[in-house]
Amino acid sequence: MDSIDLRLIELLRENARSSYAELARQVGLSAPAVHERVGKLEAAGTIRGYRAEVDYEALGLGVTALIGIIEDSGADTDDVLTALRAMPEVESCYFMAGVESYQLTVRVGTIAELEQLIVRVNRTPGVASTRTAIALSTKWENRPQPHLG
Amino acid sequence: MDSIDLRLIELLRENARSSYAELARQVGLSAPAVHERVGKLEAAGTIRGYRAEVDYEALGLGVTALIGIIEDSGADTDDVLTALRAMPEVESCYFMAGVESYQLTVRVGTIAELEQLIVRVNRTPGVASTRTAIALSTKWENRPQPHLG
DNA sequence: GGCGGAGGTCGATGGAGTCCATGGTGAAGA
DNA sequence: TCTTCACCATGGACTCCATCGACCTCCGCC
Repeated sequence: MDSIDLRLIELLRENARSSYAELARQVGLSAPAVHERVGKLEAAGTIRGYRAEVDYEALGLGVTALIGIIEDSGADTDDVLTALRAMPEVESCYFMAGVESYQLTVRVGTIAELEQLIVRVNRTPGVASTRTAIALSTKWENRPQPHLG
Repeated sequence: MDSIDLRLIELLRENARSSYAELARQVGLSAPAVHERVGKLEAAGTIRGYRAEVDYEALGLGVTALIGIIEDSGADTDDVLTALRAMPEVESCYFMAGVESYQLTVRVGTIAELEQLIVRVNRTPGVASTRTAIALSTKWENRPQPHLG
């Protein structure tokens, strides 16, 4: 993990479909060298995958909301997590410090679907209550952080 | 935008580095046809880009937090946004319904850096107060939602 | 029925991905 | 200081992919 690896990660966070030849040009190495470095970063788990970023509105998922969950005192955390994981609308899930044990990012098509999702989450065994905030607009998302390390 | 386009998007959300030939095999078209479809999806803005997903801990960004911002009554929203945008630690920024105008996702290396970031955000003109919640662990993040549309 | 456009396949070619042998560099130990 | 070892970049070779042009097919429309 040297500065070239960091630069490769930075480049791949900007454009994950860059060819190895292009990456090689940018970092001043040969394509095979870059290929091997990237392979090692993937094997080590430093690079976890490559994702296309989409326009959610165009895909009919124009409603983004954040849901905080307060657990029952006797809740089985694994059961709650399993139930949440089974809901495809739940895009991200963090285990938090504080009163709300989980913070979810969810995407649905309509407010009606959001309502149904909230009901489902509230009915999940182990969930005591939820607090939902709706995103009116997304200013930016998953912006790659430059100058790593 | 038909079912093949949706399938292509789904495949690219799972692995953005799939070759056109591989995508073509999966959807049962020729590689040039897939190339053209993907190009159109990019041009239309439906596909906004391709991002490598990384292990933040391995990159020294092991601390994730969510910050809610309450604006001053007389705040210039654009100024606040510009200031937030200039902070590389702010990975995502949503404009919210509710008391807290903005919800940020931030990544830093240490709690000390988080403290400094919170101070900086609080000092930003237009920001009245903030509320920070720390993610103890990330259960999952940016999970691609299957069966779109 | 003929026409035109959108969107597909096929074939060719230049370039990229990837494997392999080679050689250079730096660290550890005699 | 010299040897050895491990690691990694290089350059060549071969395969596969990206991409362009030509043509084909289906459909809606005059």
